[in-house]
Amino acid sequence: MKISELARLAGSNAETIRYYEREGLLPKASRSESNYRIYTAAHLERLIFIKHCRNLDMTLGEIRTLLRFKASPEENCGEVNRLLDEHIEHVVRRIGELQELERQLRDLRECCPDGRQAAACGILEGLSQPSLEKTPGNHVPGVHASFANNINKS
Amino acid sequence: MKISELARLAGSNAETIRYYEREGLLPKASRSESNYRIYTAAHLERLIFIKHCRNLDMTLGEIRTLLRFKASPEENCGEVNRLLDEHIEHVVRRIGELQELERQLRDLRECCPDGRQAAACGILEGLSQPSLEKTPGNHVPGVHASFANNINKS
DNA sequence: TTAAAACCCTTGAGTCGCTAAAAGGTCAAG
DNA sequence: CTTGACCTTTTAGCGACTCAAGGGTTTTAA
Repeated sequence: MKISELARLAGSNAETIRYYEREGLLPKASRSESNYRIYTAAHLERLIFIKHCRNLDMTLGEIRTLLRFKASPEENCGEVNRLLDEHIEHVVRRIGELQELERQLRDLRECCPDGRQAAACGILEGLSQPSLEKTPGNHVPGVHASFANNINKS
Repeated sequence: MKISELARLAGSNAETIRYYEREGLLPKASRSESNYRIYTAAHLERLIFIKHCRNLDMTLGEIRTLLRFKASPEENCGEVNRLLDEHIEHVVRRIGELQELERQLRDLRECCPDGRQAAACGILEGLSQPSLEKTPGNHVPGVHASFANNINKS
């Protein structure tokens, strides 16, 4: 099959597939006489695997690791477990951060009943105040640009 | 004051400050004879405002909007409220998504007791399965690359 | 048969919010 | 007078795509 059919079957998109090939996540496809990429069921299977991992918000690096373990079945899967445990930990930490963030945003929103002028806006005032302390933590990202977006668009 | 003092006072960093100037979030600083940027208390205040907003994970675009409203106090702050409401909604949606994600990851982790070979790894098997449905939603991002990082490093 | 539409290719640039490196100029202390 | 800390600009890198330009090919329909 050609690239757009593969994309359709995997619920993905052609540019992303070419990108994965460049990144070494998908093996290079064979080519037709006219230099079109030709894919097999094995490619589809692998692409779906990658998609599942992305739906679980894994990085391409993590997915590469998983693919290596899939390719060498003699190895112990403790590494796979470890990777997943770490990933779960990131997600849990991020949830905590976002809950704290939500609390702060709602506090801020309370400051300003509707219909005031910006000069008297409690929100702008609140954001100028030297409070709003930092929270600790590392690795696990933002609120915009989304996992949800990825899922919808693919 | 010079750029590194401003950075120190705001708990920010010099490169970020230059970046904000390029992006039009901070007004251009005046220059010394030797072409060094010279800042005033007003710059510091504005930078702190921006930092608070970033701590709340707002995009630079959203912050630009808030700064516009700060600059024109005659306008009604309904827009500010709306922006914040939307932002809260993003955060709430993202929390829900991550909770669902955590559930899926834990399910997956259950599949594979430690010490198996990759050939029999329930996780790799699980990721190959055609289940793992999409969830709806848009705008609000990933698990890696983090808000927490931003906060710590700045 | 032919012309338009739909597909394919590569390369390069853009997204976001920084961060860092390279290569140089300025300034204060020892 | 040299060392080192600071400042400047320009440029490229991160992750995971996404899109546009500028071409070639294949399919469809008039």
